[in-house]
Amino acid sequence: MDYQDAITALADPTRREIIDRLRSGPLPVAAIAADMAVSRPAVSQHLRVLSDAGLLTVTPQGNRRLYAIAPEGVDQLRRYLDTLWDDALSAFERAAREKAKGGSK
Amino acid sequence: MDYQDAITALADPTRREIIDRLRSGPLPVAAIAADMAVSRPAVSQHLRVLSDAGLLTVTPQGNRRLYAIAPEGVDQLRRYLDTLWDDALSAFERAAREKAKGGSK
DNA sequence: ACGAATCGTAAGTGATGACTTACGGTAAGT
DNA sequence: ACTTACCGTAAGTCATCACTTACGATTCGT
Repeated sequence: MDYQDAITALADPTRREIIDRLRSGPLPVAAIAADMAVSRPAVSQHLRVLSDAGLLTVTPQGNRRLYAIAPEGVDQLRRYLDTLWDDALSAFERAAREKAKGGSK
Repeated sequence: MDYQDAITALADPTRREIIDRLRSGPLPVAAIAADMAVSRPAVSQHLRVLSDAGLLTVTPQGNRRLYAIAPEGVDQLRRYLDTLWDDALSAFERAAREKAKGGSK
């Protein structure tokens, strides 16, 4: 549910491919698994992981189940990287300033 | 070097802890490994992975090697998530509009 | 020049996880 | 009611990876 699960989920190439296929809109499992290198059950397992990580939403629709990207989940990851980015920039500037000023030793 | 390596690198909890310890500024290996659950060689291996992913810069300084977060590497990941965020939002709004309008069936 | 410190690498082990096939369960079509 | 389609889950296999100890290389201090 937190950003750690999201980053772990996105670490797998197959799961990233699934996410990519959902960029244009929601899809049922069969449509996602079509023309993919792995079997449909494998896709199902990946969808489970992505859902648990908060990156996907599931909408049962009669026979099928529609999977869609959950903007909130992506945003969690975005916020984590934003703070990391801020800290990295601050540390970078500070290191550059100290190097230019005191020149160490 | 691309965002995929970066996301794979950040998937490991130990590597995220390393990154966290570098948020305030560059550190040598021993300082990073101090008070960590794993051994120093393990930290070295993780630093290698993070460096290869473009998330860290290495600056040999006499006896030691200073590791620092590379803002560019973080930014790559940020851009990937930004496009994903945009697509997710677009798809979400479009799905909501179609649902409100046609009401399917 | 010698000893200590800092660090990377090699080799080996154990655990996690990604994949397959097989099966069960629910909804739609006839 | 029966068949077909769609999907999740269980069980088992195989590869990847994170970790440890042991070792070698380079640099600082005396």
